[in-house]
Amino acid sequence: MAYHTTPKMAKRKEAHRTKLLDTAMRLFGKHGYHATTVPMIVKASGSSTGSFYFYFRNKEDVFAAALQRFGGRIAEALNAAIGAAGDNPIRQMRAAVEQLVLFMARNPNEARILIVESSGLGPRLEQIRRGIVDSHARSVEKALSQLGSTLPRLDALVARCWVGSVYESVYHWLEQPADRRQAAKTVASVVAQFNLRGVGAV
Amino acid sequence: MAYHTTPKMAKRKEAHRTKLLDTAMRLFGKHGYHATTVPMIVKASGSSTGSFYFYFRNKEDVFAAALQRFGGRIAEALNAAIGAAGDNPIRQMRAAVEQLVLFMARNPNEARILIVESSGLGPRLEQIRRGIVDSHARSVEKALSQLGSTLPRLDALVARCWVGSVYESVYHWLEQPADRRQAAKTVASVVAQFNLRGVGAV
Amino acid sequence: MAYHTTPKMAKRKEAHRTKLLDTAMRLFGKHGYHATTVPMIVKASGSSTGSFYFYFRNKEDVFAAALQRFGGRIAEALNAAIGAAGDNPIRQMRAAVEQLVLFMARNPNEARILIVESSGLGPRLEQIRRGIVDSHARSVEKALSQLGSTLPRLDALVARCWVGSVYESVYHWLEQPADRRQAAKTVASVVAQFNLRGVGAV
Amino acid sequence: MAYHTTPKMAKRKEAHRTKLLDTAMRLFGKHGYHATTVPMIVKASGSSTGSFYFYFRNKEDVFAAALQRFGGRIAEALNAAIGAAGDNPIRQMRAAVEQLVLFMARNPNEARILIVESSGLGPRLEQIRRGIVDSHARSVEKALSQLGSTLPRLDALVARCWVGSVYESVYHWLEQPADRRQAAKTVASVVAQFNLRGVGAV
DNA sequence: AATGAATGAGACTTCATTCAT
DNA sequence: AATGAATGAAGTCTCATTCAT
Repeated sequence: MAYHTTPKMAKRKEAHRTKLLDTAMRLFGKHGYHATTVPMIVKASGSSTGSFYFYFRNKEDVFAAALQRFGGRIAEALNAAIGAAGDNPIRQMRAAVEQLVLFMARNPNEARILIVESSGLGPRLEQIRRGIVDSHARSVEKALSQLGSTLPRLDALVARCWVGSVYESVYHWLEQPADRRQAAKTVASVVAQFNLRGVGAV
Repeated sequence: MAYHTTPKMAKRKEAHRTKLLDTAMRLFGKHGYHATTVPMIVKASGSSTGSFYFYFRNKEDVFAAALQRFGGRIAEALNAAIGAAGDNPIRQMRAAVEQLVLFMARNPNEARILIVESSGLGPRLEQIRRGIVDSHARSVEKALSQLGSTLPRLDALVARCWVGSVYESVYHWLEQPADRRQAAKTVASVVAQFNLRGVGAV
Repeated sequence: MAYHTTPKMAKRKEAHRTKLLDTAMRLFGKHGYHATTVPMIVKASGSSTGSFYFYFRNKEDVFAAALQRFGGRIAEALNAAIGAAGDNPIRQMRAAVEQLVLFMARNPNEARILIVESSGLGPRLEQIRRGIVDSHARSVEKALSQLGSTLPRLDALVARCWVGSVYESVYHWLEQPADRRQAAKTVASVVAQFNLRGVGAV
Repeated sequence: MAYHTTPKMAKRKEAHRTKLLDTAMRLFGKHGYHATTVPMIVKASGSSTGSFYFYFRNKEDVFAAALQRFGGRIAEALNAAIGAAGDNPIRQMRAAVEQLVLFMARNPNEARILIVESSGLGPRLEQIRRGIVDSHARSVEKALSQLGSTLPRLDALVARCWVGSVYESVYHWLEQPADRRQAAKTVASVVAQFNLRGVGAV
C-alpha cells in the first residue's frame, strides 16, 4: 500500500534542495538579501517557485540555511587549524585568525553573507549570525584562558575585539575591487599580529 | 507676486528639513533601513510625502545624510577628546578609543545605523561608511605619527582592525539587554587597551 | 504652510472612491467574491492597484463597503414603503415583503452580493451580512408585535422564517436565466401571501 | 503480472475513497469551500495528493460528492419521517419540516455545507444544490397533493419559500453560540407551523 | 514651499493539478 | 493503486516615487 520513497528519489530530492541553496548563497553573496528575489533564485537554479517553497518555508529560511551552512564550515576549518597547530596556545591563536581570514578570502561570497549582509535582517537571522560569531569568539576565549593573562571577566570582551578586527578587515578586503586586493596571506598575517599583540601574547 | 526668501523663511525651511532628518535617524536606528518606509518617516515627523522629496532626493539620500551627520558628530567628539588629552600620544590614542566607545554608547540608535544598518546597501552608502571609518583611523594615525618611526605607519588594514574591534564590541554591547550590560567605561577601557597593544603602542 | 485640500480635490477623491466601489459591486455581483480579483476591479474602473489600496484596506474591505451600502439602501426603501402603507400592520407587512422583493429584483447584482455571495466569507463579512438580515427581521418583528398574535419569545424565529423565504425566493429567481424569470411583481405577491399566512395574518 | 481486482481490494478502495470524502465533508463544513485546501484534506485523512486525484476529478468534485451524499441522507430521513407520520397529510407535512430542522441540527457541519457554503460556487454545484432543495419541496408536494384540490399546487416559488424559511432559521440557529440556542424541537415546531400556515394547510 | 492623491512595478506566497516512479 | 515531488499561474499587497494643485 505504501509505495516507499526509493533511495534514488531521495537523492534527487536532496540534489534539488542543494541546487537551490547553492544558487541562493551565490546570489545573496553577490546582491545582498533584499536585492535577491525568490524569482531570481528560482530562475538561476532552473527550478520553480513551487519547488522553492516546497523546500524552504520562505526567503528568510534559505538565507538562514545558507548562513548556518557557512557557519558550520568555518567552525570545521577553524577546529582543524587549531588542532593542527599543536599545544602551544599562541600558535593555536595565530592559526585560528589566519585560517579564518584565509577561509573567508577563499569564499568571498559566503563571507559577504556573514559579514556584510546578515546584519539588520530581523531577530531570527540576527540570532543565527550571533551564534556563528559567538562560536568564533569562544574558540578565542578558550585559548585566551590558557594564557591566563587577562581577567576572566573580560575575556568575552577581548574575544569580541578579536573577532571584530577580523571581520572588519575582511569586510574591507572584500569591498576592494578584486584586482586591487592585497594577498590574502598578507592580510591574514597582519590581522593575526594585531590580535595577538592585542591580547598581550606577543 | 515674487516672494523673496526672507531669513525667517529660510530658518523655517531648515527646521523642516531637520525635523525630517531627525525622525528618519530615529526610525532607521530603531527598525533598520529596509523596514523604515518613507510613509513612516513622513507620518512620524508630521510632514508630507511631497515635502520629503523636496528636501531629499530619495530614501537613500536621507540615510546618507543621517550617516554623514553622525559621522561628523563622532569626528568632532573624537577631536575634542584627543585635544583634551594633552601631548602624550599614547594618552591621546586611548582617549580616542574610549571616546568612540562612549559616544556610541550614549547614542545607541545612531550607532546602530553606522555599525549594523549601513552595510550592504549599495556603493554610495558604502562609500560614506568607509569615509567615516577612515576618519576614525586618521584621528588615530595623527597621534601615532607623533610617536616617531619606532612604530609602523598605521596602514589601512591595521586601521580596520582598530575600528573593527571597536564596532564589534559596541555592537555586542548594544545587543545585550540594557540591564545586563557592563559599564560603558569598562568596555571603553578594555577595548582601548586591546587596540593600543594591537598597534604596538604599549 | 498648510495647503488645504480644496473642495474640488475632495470631490474628485470621493468620485474616485465611488468609481472603484461601484465597479467592485458590479463585478462581485457578476462573478462572486473569490472570482473577482483586485486587478479586475482596478482595470474595469480605469484606476490603479495603488489607488485601490489607498481607498480600501483590502479586498474584504470593498466587499464590506458594498454590502453595507446596499444594506443601507434596502433599509431606506423598506422604511419608506412601510411608512407609505399607513397604520394597518398587515398592510405594512405586505408592503415590506413586496418592497424587499421588488427592490432586489431591480438590483439583481447587489442582491446577489447579499444573498448568494456573502455567506461563508469569514467572520467580519458574516457579521455585516447578519446586521442587514437582522434589520429586515426586526422590521418584521416590530409589525408582528403589533398583531399580538404570536408568543413574543418566538417572534425572532418567525421573523427569520419570513426573511428566509424572501431570500431563497429571490435567490431562485436570480438563478434563472433572465428571459425565463417570472414577473417580479408576481413573485413579490406570492411571497407576501406566503409570509402573511405564515404569521397567521390572513 | 496482471493482478485482478479481488473483492478485498475493492473494499479497501472504497474505504479509501470514503475516508477522503468524510474528511473533506468535515473540513468543508468547518472552514468553507475556499478555505479548505486539497493539501488539508489529504493530510487530515492520511492519504496523498495522488490518491485524492485518483478518486476525485478535482476539488469541486469532492464538494459535489459531499453535497450529494448529504442530500441523499436528508431525503432518506425525510421520507422515513413522512412514512412514519401515518396517513394524515398535514401531520406528514409537519413531520417533514420538523425532521428537516432536526436532521440539520444533528448534523451542523453538513448543514453548513448545504446552507452556507454551497452558494456562489459556480453552475455545477448550483445545480446540485437546486436538486436537493427541489427534492425537499417534492416530499412536501406529495403530501400536499393528498389534501385535494382545495389547496393550490405547491409551485416552485412557494416551495422555495418553504425551504428558505427552514434554511434561514437553521442557519441563524447554527450561528448562535451553542449554549444560547433554543431547543431544536422548539425551532422545528415553530418553523413547521409557519410553513403549514404559509401554504394554507392550517 | 507644501500637500497628498496617484501610480505601477514587482515582491512574496499559495494551491490546484500533473506526472514520474 | 499509490505516492509525493514538481509546476507555475495567479493572487494580494507594499512602497518608492511623481505630479497636479
